[in-house]
Amino acid sequence: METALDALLAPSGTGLRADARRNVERLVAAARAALDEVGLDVTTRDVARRAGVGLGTLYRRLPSLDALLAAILADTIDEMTELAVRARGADDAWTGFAAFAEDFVQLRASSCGLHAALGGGGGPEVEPRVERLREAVRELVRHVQASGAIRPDVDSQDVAFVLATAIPPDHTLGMAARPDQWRRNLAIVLDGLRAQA
Amino acid sequence: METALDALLAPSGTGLRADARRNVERLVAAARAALDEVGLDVTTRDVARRAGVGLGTLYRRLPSLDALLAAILADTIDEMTELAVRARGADDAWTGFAAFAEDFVQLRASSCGLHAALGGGGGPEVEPRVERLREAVRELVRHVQASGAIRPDVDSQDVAFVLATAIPPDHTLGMAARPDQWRRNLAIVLDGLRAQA
Amino acid sequence: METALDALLAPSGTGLRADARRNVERLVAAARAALDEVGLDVTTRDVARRAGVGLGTLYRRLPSLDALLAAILADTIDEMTELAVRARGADDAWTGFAAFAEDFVQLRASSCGLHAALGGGGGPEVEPRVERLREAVRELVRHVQASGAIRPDVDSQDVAFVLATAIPPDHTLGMAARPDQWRRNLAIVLDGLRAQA
Amino acid sequence: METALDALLAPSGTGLRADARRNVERLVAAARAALDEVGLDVTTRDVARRAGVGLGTLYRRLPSLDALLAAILADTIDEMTELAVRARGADDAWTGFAAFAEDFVQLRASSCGLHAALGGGGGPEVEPRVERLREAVRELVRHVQASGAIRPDVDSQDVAFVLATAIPPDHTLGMAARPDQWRRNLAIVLDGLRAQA
DNA sequence: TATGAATGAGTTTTCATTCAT
DNA sequence: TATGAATGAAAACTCATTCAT
Repeated sequence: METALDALLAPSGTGLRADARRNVERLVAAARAALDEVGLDVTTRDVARRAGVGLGTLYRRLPSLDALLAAILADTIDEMTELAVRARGADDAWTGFAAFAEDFVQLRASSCGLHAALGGGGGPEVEPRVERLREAVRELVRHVQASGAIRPDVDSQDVAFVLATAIPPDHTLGMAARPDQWRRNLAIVLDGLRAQA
Repeated sequence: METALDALLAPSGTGLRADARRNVERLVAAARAALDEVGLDVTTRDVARRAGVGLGTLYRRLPSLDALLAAILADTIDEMTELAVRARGADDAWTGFAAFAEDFVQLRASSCGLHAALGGGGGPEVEPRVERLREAVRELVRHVQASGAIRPDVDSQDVAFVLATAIPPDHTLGMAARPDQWRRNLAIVLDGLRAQA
Repeated sequence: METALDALLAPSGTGLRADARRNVERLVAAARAALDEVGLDVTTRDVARRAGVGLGTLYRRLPSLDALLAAILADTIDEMTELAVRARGADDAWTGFAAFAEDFVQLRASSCGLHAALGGGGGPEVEPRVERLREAVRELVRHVQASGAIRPDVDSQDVAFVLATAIPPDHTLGMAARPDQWRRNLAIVLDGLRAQA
Repeated sequence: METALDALLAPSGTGLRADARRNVERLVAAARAALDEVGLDVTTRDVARRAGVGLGTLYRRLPSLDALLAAILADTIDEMTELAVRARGADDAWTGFAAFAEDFVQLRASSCGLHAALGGGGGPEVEPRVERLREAVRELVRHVQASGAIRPDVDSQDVAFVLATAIPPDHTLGMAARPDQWRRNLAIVLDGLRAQA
């Protein structure tokens, strides 16, 4: 499947010289890192500096920084959708669901930018992808619930909202998150979702 | 107890004309709403527009928008601390804890701005208050755990991070949150925190 | 002669109540003081505060603060002109000239605002008055020179420029001006202007 | 000696592109002109317009307009100090002093901005330099007075204040200064300072 | 009438985007 | 082609002036 990034970079991506291709890759990596660390209000200068290229190079390869961020978010959402679809094929329904939840979190689902994108502020690029993800999560939850592993009194929307907030921030109440804080958080949430044995 | 907002507005708040008082109240309400919806990087123009006043009015009453936001956040944090302290006095430890969690969520604990403030971006006004809240939550969790109501394998930091993320956004995956979505979310999380019967 | 201030205040000055008249006088005095201490960029709020009245009162009595400052400057210039004219009637030409120079300085001729006004930035209100002052100074210098008291190699323009800069600032090179610094300054300048005995 | 301007522009001044260097020079020249004509409260927009560059260019090269103005004033003051020190080495004390006075004036000592800076409104950058200048002038005057060339009844403070005001404005009383007006002014003042032969 | 609250144009500064080198 | 210099729209904040109380 063509990714949003492919589509974004296609115009200049066909017969790209080696150094040019390297610059594009650096820019994408720098934008991902900046998105995680700084959030959506990262500056173009910051991304260019992280990539080790000039501002002009950024604009030669990309229509705008916002377009790049949107493409990154879009692809992350597509990846989540793919995970949700695959999770339905797991031998054990609950194990598959729990693995999906872990992957979802590891995709840094609640990174500042993605959180906003999932919440509806993603623009025309991400909107349809969010819808596909919603349907995939809905199907997954139906599937797992049919197996009796998820409490019957929660629905796919509950699961979506619980997962949407399941990733802890780096700091809260002045405490730094442990490296495995997200896993501890998720364990609690999954325990709350699981049907009583 | 004098609140941070009282302290901020005190200089001009004593013998205020009716229209002036109304504008101050509108500004505070507008800033609260903007904090929830937009977060800490809301603009002065946005707050003034929401309040239905001019830019100058905002600055007549307030040293700066940041000062107002900090005062609002500080008071919200103080309120949370107060709730945590009171929760320890409940007859049933778990009931008291669950009530605290509900109140915490209803204070819109995960509003964009408060989220950042609790995460450490609150400035000198809120920092010490965050510490007091952390201690109050720690004490509350110790108390509830001593009663055996919370799973023994979670600690106060886990609780803090779980609560910090317990409030669902207005929208996710293109779905609007139901009016009671926060309560449904919380029920799942609390179930995950509660010790097995 | 009707002064610029009279003209400015005439519309509201006819049948003014005692308290209203007192407020006008206070405003004029406050503006004079502020002009001396702060200069032309004094604020309306400052003048109103010094006068002990509200901002509304200032605007009820005056078209604008700038108009008041211009009127004050205009009257000061007129007063200088009057002094120059009278100086020509002195028994001793040099004594009359020196006395004029002292009065000129004591009118705080180089106060920030007046300096600018004399230099040409005074607007349509002061321009013609500056011309009258120039002619009066020119006549005075011709008169004194005819008596042989002023060096023959200086002309009225030289005198004007020397006097325009003859008033020392409050501070220079980190030193505070003595109370009689202006008199010491002037003595040196006058010595330079006087014909050798 | 490294000047304050060098220090200010050093970070970006080393390997500057031709157009960038030209813009920096234009900005410095524009700021100098604006300081002379308008004074310390010149606007960034005015300086940028005079330099023929955009607002952003000003901020790319400079931390702030105030920093540039302070550096310009600081360097001018340092130059004056240097002149005062050198003047003490002249063969003839009075000739050296008169030459210093001419140079002092040619440095546009009474330009609106420098006037304010010497008067104490220069900020932390210029304050210590003003003190050095004061000491240099004091030493120079002592030296010249020891030679008997300056009237014994004036002291270094008198000289400072006289020189501080010795430069005529471009216009006064509606008359434009002649090109050599400053020299005519200074001649009168020096005559007033010189001891009788 | 007197007050000072409200307004918004203007100022400093930042940053996405374009363009000369 | 890559660079970073230049631009100007946008944001916080001030202050002259108007207007409700």
